[in-house]
Amino acid sequence: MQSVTIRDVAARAGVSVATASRVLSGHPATSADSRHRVDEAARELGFRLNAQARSLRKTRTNTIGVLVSDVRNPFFAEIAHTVEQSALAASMATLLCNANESTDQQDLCLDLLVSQRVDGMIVAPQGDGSGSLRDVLTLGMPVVFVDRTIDGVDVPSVTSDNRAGIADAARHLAELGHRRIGYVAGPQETSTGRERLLAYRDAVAEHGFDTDPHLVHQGDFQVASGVEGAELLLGLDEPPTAILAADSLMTFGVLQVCQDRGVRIGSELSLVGYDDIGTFRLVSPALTVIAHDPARMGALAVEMIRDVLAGETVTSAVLPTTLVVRGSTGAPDPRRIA
Amino acid sequence: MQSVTIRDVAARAGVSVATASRVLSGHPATSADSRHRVDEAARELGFRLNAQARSLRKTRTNTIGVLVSDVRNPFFAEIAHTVEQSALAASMATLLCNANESTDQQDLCLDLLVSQRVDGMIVAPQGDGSGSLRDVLTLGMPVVFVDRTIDGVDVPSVTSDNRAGIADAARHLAELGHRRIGYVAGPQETSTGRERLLAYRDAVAEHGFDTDPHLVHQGDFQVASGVEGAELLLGLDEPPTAILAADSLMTFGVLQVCQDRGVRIGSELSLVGYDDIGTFRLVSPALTVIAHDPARMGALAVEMIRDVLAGETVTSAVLPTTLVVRGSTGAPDPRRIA
DNA sequence: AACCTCCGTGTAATCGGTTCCATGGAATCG
DNA sequence: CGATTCCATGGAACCGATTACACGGAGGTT
Repeated sequence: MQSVTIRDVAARAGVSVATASRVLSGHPATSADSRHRVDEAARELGFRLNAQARSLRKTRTNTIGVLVSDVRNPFFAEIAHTVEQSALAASMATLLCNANESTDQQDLCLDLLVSQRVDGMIVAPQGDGSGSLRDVLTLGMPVVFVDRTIDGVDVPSVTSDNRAGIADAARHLAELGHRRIGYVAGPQETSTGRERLLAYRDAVAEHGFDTDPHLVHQGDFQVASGVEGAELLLGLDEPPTAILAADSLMTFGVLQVCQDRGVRIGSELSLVGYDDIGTFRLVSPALTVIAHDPARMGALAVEMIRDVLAGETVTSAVLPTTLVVRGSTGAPDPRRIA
Repeated sequence: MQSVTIRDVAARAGVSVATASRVLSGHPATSADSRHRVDEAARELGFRLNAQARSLRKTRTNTIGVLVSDVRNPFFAEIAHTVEQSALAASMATLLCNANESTDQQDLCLDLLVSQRVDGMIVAPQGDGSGSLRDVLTLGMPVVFVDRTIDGVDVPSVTSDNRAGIADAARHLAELGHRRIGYVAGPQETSTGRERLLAYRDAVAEHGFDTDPHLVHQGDFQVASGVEGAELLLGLDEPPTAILAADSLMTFGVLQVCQDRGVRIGSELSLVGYDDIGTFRLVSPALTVIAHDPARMGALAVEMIRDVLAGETVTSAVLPTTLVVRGSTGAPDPRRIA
């Protein structure tokens, strides 16, 4: 890993380092002659610009940090992918971190990103605005929230319309005749978890659904809590006729339990999932889901962070959700309606 | 983004920058007194070490590059996740890149990673060893291959036993009585694509399966090519009684087509997928798959790259695959056996 | 011919850390 | 008690780029 520096290039080209630097970074004030000679020399020596040195001098690293909770979640994988691609198109690198739904690890990651002096961050945040997140913001670090926000923290964000999503799903279930609807909630440390739960509660009130507190299971956006929730809900003396799960991983968990117990989805039990993961089309019956658009979210987030970096003011965006009705929802099981 | 530098800290603590640096980077030759004062000053000023500056001086960036083909592929998402977590545990950052199964983009990413002076790279490579990959290696950059390798390129790798995986699956199908087996192959630009196809051919010879060349569809590890392959295979005058797909995304494609056409998997058609994605358990019937262990792969890759960086010699690892038999494979449809 | 622009170029300072080397005081030893 | 060792410390060079500033030559104007 010996390094060819710009000095070597300059020497070989017979020019000063200043000229070499100007040529290599596309500065206009260079003659055709030196441009040619420097390019040639750089090629011959296999010169690779040292981004560390450049970053130190300029105060831009051309790198953005991406903090999501877990790339193994297809929703965040999609976001991470589009963010990386959009950034690459602007020849920026992306530093990826997973917080694993843990505030401690989120802090760890944020500290890492600050120390790496990323130009900006795209964050799916968690917790209240305390800890490293507060530090990051008071530092003046450009941040854009994606998918989630934090109450009282004024940061541009691109989210989706969680309340509308749940409301649509609830209306759909109401129209089918359901009155007793189980809900596997997301962690209340996240804005999405909170908003969706609130929307569920509103729907319960609006449609006059059963208000039995046992119908809500507090999960954590992980598969295991979906399993747990499903077992509890299905184990109730009077089980729900439909279940709504607040994210894709918990939906998987619910599906798994239904599979294992031989619960026939669509007839015995209606199920609505959150996030339109490709595989939700493939299970049978295909899943009715509240879909949103992580790719668009990611792309928009990059656009926003670039705008912030360019000094422009940006406004938050709330993307619509769509209810995709498939076979997993149907009229409630007549035996259960009583 | 004004910056508190180590000079500010030193001034406030009433020591020299040398001492401040020693304290902040844990150098032993420091007195308890200055340790206390420097730590205090750093805390009060909110000092954040500038990793760029440090990297410039040391010749380590404490960053590793991760180049996979697509994080939206659950297999690579798992690898990316474990790599990131293992790296974080060693307080290293990870620069993530997606090559999208394109050699051009792979080159772009490699150039980016070199310019960022990552300490080492974990790469799921593609193509022959030409282009930027050759440059990277001649540069002396520590590289570990993961999942895939490149013929004639001597780089430590952690892969899985592709041939055994396919062989097991083929034997399983043979035992069930299948003789005509469709194969949706991976891109021949990847070692996994090649090895698995070779193993399929070997199995055809060994078990005396039909050798009709139409039974092999050349795919590219993407969902769309699985769809294409399934349509072609199922559209044959004499369709196969079983299909083997060389990765999870193509398996999704095949599943999708079967779903759409109402093909009953497990009876009308047996299906074996590659990679044990969580959702393959959930489709019904659950999918028989060739499973391997991306988490272990990722963790091992990090271990290996750290060993390489520590100057130790490392040896490549080949992890075993397991055939997980579920409901998607059964005896061939009697009507088709003729 | 004298003057002014304009433009390409080189010198050197700079970014924010790390580390070699010299120094001086305290502790240890003969 | 003088010599030696040890150790914390500070000064300054250094990593590899960028860029402010000064300079000199070519070309244009009056």
